[in-house]
Amino acid sequence: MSTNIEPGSARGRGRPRDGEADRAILEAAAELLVGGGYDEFSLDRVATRAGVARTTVYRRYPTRSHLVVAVMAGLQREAPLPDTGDVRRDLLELMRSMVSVLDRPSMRRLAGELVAAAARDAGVGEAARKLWVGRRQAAFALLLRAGWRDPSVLVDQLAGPIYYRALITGDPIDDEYLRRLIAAVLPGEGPIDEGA
Amino acid sequence: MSTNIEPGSARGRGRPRDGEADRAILEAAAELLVGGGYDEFSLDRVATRAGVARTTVYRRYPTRSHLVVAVMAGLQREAPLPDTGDVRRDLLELMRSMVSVLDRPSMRRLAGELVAAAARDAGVGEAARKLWVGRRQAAFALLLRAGWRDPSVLVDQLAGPIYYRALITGDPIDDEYLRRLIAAVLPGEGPIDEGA
DNA sequence: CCACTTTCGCGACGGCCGTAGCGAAATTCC
DNA sequence: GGAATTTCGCTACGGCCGTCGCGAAAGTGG
Repeated sequence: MSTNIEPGSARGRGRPRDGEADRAILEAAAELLVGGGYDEFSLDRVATRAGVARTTVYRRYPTRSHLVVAVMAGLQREAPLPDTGDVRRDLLELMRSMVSVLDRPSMRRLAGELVAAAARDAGVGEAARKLWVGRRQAAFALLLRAGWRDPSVLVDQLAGPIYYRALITGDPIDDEYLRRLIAAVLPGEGPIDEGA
Repeated sequence: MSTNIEPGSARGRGRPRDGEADRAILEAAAELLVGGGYDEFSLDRVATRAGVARTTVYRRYPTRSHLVVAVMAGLQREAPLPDTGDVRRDLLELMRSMVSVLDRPSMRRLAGELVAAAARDAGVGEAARKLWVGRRQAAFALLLRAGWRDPSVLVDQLAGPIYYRALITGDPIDDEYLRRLIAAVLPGEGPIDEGA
């Protein structure tokens, strides 16, 4: 019993993990989390929907939170990165995609759940950071590579207010707000060029 | 049954609420939350420690989360506001006090719990915002009243990165970082005057 | 004094989480 | 082929949350 998340890793001696179960669990969890909302998501329901015993889920994810992290990572994997060469424009696009996720109440609830889980359990925090935050951070940093000093602080100044509004103050986040954030952080002049 | 939090409100016709119970519950909850950490905090323990039946707690706080909010609000109430007249210096002090709270793992866990609860239940979110975030927001805005344009965005740019680092990326927050945030947001020149 | 209303403590319930133990199945090593 | 190992499904457990119903206590209004 290793509670390993990687699907095809460590083919040991005993009976192999049912790969189909891996897939079915993640799919069922994603459906329940994204579609149904928070209260629909119980390990019992996930297991039933996946056609699997509850213990089979626990063998893969030691905690409900770990499963949530895995689902988020799966959803995240599908998002492409904007890269038109125009830093401001790409940043705006990246922030828009963040907001579009956090705008959905079900996803906002999910993110909140994840924050709590990360604060509660260091392992979950590590996993969440690597899978969920890491990509965004890297994306931001990549966009800012072109000579802006102190990219890490810049990233915080762009992403921080978004999470702050979405998860803490609850204030709405519109496009104008995003532009203002970018303008405040990148002291270039003129509006953002949206392309033709 | 009104599940009212205000202690002395609405003295109706029936048996009055036991004010001592109000106090004992909050005290027990605060002790368990701040001292013991997250796993020590169960309504059962709170009730037992307060010398009260569990239903008596539920009559005051419809949810565990509401109780957490009330405790946070109580802790918050004790923090004074810096006001030396020097905007940058006062802001730094205010942000320091935020960080000093979020630095304690038990409080960080508590804040995460609160974020999740707020995202889950609109009522909790409202209460948390009014009691926990509201004061900070007001404090920031007050400090920024002196002619800085768009205080609300400025507040987000100061508080957002702090919560972002503390609750999401987990990066450490030192004094240098806070100064950099302030410097980025308030484009004044020179270091912050700490006084003699 | 008596009805009425509200709180209190108590006990019980259903639902969920995470753990543990069991026999059976699947696969590898010898 | 046989032993060892691992997974699978199942059942059960303790702990917690939030709800409900009960009789008793403590007030208010007539």
